[in-house]
Amino acid sequence: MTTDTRPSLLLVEDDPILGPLIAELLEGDYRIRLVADGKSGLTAALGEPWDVMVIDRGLPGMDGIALISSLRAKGISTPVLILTALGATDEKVRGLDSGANDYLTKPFDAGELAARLRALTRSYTQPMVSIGDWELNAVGRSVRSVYGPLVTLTAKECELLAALATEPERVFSRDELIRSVFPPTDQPSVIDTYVHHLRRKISRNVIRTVHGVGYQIGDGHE
Amino acid sequence: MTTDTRPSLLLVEDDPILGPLIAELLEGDYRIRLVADGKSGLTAALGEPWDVMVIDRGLPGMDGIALISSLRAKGISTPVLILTALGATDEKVRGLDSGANDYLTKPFDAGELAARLRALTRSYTQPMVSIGDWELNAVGRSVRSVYGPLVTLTAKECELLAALATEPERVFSRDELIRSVFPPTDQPSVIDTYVHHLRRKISRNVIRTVHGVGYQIGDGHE
DNA sequence: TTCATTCTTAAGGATTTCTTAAAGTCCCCC
DNA sequence: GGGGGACTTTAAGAAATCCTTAAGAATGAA
Repeated sequence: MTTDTRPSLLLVEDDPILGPLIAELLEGDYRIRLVADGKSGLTAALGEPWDVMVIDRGLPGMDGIALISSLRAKGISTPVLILTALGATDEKVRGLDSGANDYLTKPFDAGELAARLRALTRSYTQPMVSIGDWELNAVGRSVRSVYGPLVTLTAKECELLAALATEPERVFSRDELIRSVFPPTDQPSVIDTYVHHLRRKISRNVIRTVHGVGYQIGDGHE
Repeated sequence: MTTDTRPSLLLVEDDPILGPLIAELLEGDYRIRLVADGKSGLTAALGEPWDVMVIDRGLPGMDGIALISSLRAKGISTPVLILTALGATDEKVRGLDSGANDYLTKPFDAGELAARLRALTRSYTQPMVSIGDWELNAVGRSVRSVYGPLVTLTAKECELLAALATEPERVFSRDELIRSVFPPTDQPSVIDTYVHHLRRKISRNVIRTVHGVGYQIGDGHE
């Protein structure tokens, strides 16, 4: 069994021609889900974690900008590219200020869309990530506290810790973590086990439990 | 004494007219350092941390793209916007794939540049609700006072506090609070218990009792 | 292949949180 | 100042969630 490592992309586009066309263009590089109206977009965006979203500006049911604002208000920070026919500057400003990360006007070039999406999904996995008093070496799969001994991690332990460390303070649900670390078949409780493993190897206070929600990497002020 | 909280911006632009012009445009929102060639840009970029960089494509000494590639190779993940006269698609693709996060072609609109920079520097920390000297993280279920330690809340405590914080100063009746926080079966007196829990965890003055009416979040002048 | 490590699953025990209740304290009005 | 209602505090059982352990399966190395 080979896991599909393509990033997931949520495409919200109501144009019955353009939607499938974009989906086809990007199919090789992304796992795409196409929905055609704002409400479905919101449901899909909230329902599962996505690596990136492409959202049309003018949508039936719920405007693209309202959709993005709504997502951001809920703390969803997935990169979003707005696609639109409106090229006026103040439209762009409004789109970007609603929480979008990039803004592309139709007609657009397929190559540029692809490149902008790559820029949005690119992850700068740094060799060293600092987590409070700890330093994670993602390549060497090891952590060490300041002046402490080197602690080696297994692949999953390391991925889980790295995932949490990408956004300190942010609370990740088990489902989110599963999605980025484990195959989708697994049950959310795997996360608990690995959190336990990490806490046993590292200090107990690095990973904080948010009861009923998930886990987060604290800021050490506890 | 007020600390300068503006983000820092490194501007690498060799045009003697455009460089200072952009610097002036953005001066209100960023602490700007302007350098005029690629080598100086690299030195400045490596020398200290920046919140965002604006880099001209065609630079004397070292090409803008080479500069970005070099930064990325060194693990520097600062958001970068490329500014250039080259608008061809494959130029954009090359620019973005070199590690830039956004690409803007000259002539550009000042408003759009500003909006794109806001999009790059925006931080997606989970939404915080400020309550006098306190900050509530509704997702993480935690509050902290300025410079104080993190205080963790339970789900109900957090919901109750968040409900009160939606409209500071306004006095909420117990029935109102029950309706928005607890199942309708509960008795109004649950609120009292949770107010007590909150007051024990947080400062005693945050939630004010209005005798015979309900509770409100005070204005901190007590 | 064989062994050691890692991954995955499952389940009981431990902990946290919720809810209710009742006694104690305070405040307002008479 | 006293009476009565409103608020505060404490406590404890019930429910939900999480932690820990362990053992079998899968994986990778020798």
